[in-house]
Amino acid sequence: MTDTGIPSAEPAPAPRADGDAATKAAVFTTAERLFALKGFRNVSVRDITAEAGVNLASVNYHFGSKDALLFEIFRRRTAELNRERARMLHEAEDRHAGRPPVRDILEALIAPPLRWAERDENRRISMQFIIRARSEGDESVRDVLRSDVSHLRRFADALIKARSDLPQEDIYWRLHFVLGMIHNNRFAEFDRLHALSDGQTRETDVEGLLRRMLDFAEAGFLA
Amino acid sequence: MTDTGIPSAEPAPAPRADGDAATKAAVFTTAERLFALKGFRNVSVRDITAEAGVNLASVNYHFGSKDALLFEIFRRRTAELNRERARMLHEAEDRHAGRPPVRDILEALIAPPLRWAERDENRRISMQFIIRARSEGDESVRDVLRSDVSHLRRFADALIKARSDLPQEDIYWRLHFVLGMIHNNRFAEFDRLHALSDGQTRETDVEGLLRRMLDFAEAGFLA
DNA sequence: GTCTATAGATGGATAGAC
DNA sequence: GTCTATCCATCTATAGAC
Repeated sequence: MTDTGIPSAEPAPAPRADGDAATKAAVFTTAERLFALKGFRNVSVRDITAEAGVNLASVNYHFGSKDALLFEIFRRRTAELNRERARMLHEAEDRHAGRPPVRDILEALIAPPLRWAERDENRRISMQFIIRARSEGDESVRDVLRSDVSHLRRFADALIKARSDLPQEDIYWRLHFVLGMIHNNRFAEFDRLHALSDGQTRETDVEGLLRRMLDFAEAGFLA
Repeated sequence: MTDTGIPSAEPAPAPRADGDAATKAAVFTTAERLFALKGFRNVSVRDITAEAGVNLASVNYHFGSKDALLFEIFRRRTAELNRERARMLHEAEDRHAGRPPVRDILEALIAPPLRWAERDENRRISMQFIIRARSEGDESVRDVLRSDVSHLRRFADALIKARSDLPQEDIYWRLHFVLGMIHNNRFAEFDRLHALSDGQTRETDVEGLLRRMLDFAEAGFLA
């Protein structure tokens, strides 16, 4: 599969006017947004193509099927996210002679998904899409999650080195807890929290939220 | 809506052979299980009635619609769960003259859903159902979640009293983190963790998991 | 109350013209 | 590559016989 005009990680979407690439990109981003907002099974191919302003047949032409479309979006976004996390972890290891402290490891895990919510609306949507697809996806998505384990292994290993006094089992569980904290950052949960706190919590303060999450998770890891 | 044979919280399912109540109960429990395992939109009324061994029309006859069925299951299960949590919080307040420490409050929040996973297979399914419905439910489910906020308020207030030195905003965020830890306890996430830890993590050790979660969350709250 | 039969709507996918 | 028209499967819900 060669590169087409689908908006990739860093640069702005290529403004080429090729019919082909433009159509594929429109399907991709529209589907991502609708899946993120409504859920996979609540969005039809007709919804996607109508809102993208492209032909009904283009989903099957460009992606093969609706399932394959979900899979391709998920694979691309998780790859982008994992790349940012791996880069931050690598930098932390460079800064600390291969043994970064717990907080720096956790920051490499937590900061990328949070900052996606801050950078622009597209990235916010991408993050919500990933969270939703994680729990709603079918077998092919679960396959990606399994390979995602190899990506998490680097974080688990770094944490095991940083807390070599603890049983590994404890490290794994605490990593599981942190991932739960991260994946709970859905729009609906923010709304609920907002209602509970009577407006005192503002998730738009991303650096503040990052600091709070790191304070909480670091304390849990040092316990 | 009068009480029918649907298995409620504590007692075993009533073994009555009434056609009516038995049919409604079979639809209820079968739907709960299938929704929990496959997701709401991935299960049809035909799937439910076929597996329950009842007539296709019984879902609409007894519950009105598929949506209403989901709603009724969700409302009942969340009410049961909230009742157990409220009871434990009340007991903790009695033990500590109205000002229980953080750990006791968190235990009232965390222990019920974890122990549901331990007691029997039906309760495990119910807990998975609740977690799934929380993220896949439609507007009516979100309504229940909103009223659920009033149930969480008691926990937020207790935590604010226990940590009156902290800004309330911090308390709310930390409560949000703990809820994320709880809701991440899905079958798929356990599988993933199991793969990552090469079998070192066993979620069947519920009291061990409860202790780990409390250690982690308490440390985060005392930070 | 139970069941069959079917209405009525919507979905994914594709054939075939251009 | 694009688009229209359409096939065919599937679904929820209900009418009506028993």
